Amino acid sequence: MDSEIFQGNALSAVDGKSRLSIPAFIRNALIPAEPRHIHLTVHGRAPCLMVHGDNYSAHMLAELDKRENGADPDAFDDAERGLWGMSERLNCDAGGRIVLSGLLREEGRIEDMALFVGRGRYAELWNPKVAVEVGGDRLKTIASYYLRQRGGKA
Amino acid sequence: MDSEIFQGNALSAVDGKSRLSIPAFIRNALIPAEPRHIHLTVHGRAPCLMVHGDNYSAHMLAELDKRENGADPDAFDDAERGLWGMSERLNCDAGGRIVLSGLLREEGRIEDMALFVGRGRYAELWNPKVAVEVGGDRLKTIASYYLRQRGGKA
DNA sequence: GTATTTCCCACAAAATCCCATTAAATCCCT
DNA sequence: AGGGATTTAATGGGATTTTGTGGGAAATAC
Repeated sequence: MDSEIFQGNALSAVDGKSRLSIPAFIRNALIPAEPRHIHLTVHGRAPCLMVHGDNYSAHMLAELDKRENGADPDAFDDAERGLWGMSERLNCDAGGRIVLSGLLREEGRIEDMALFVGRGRYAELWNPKVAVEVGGDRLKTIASYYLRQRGGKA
Repeated sequence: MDSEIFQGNALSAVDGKSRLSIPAFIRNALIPAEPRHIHLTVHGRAPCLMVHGDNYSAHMLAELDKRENGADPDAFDDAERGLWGMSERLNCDAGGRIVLSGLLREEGRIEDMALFVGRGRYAELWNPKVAVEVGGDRLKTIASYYLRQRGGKA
């Protein structure tokens, strides 16, 4: 199955109600259902969020289950709390938007703009300012491009 | 069948009558019946309670039954007392609330706030202050977020 | 009769839905 | 291949509904 492959990039605004448009390259990659389901998860290594569909979500859970009776039960518990307790499954409204919760917004350091970056089976969601600070060459290139575009307009 | 999956988090107040609002992400996950039934159980490993529906309750009992003729009869007896004697099946009132018993409240170390953390087939109920003390990274992040929110307002 | 528990109603804040408007792609027809 | 027309996508704002929480009245226990 080839479903849910995320390739591309886009910048969306986060409005006063914490609403965020899901760009077309993400929405069209999701398995077609009404409404579409978007998963938001914390990205352990980098200061950004992960965005994906039901498909990759199932994959993450399967990976976690393999650790269930592992050496460190406390680490397993916390990982499970991250996956079930901190992540969200949201449905896009008619206009293709979701609302960010305060916790995830803080965790992903998202302010008034959000940058989507495809990573294949999932995508990343960055604050573009943070991305230029901590990112590598490629990420910096993407983020600074949008900051120039958008910064110039406003 | 994906019934009774708990994903998300929320903080509720415990009022002077020991009443506690069941957050929407829990209530909507329960099998639809009027009134809704909430199970509260002690969580062996961590200083918190377990929250779930009829579904997972049946699962726990089945797990216990497998141990019935095991190596340690005394341990089995006490586990069964925990499951049948210490846990409660409560119905939500019209406003979506339950009342906490004194025993479980003490056992879960719940004071005037209660933090719900999804764990898939069940959810955890923490005193947020205890959660920041003993929790891992993820749990600490969730609990401290709400303590900042609520602490700042009051 | 007093104290506790349960039920019911009410209010305020927050989340959700819906519609309108703008901007940007895409199509289509010479 | 150009240029207008049509569709899709992105975002803003208002109205409606849900949710969380407080308090009082009725019922139950002591």
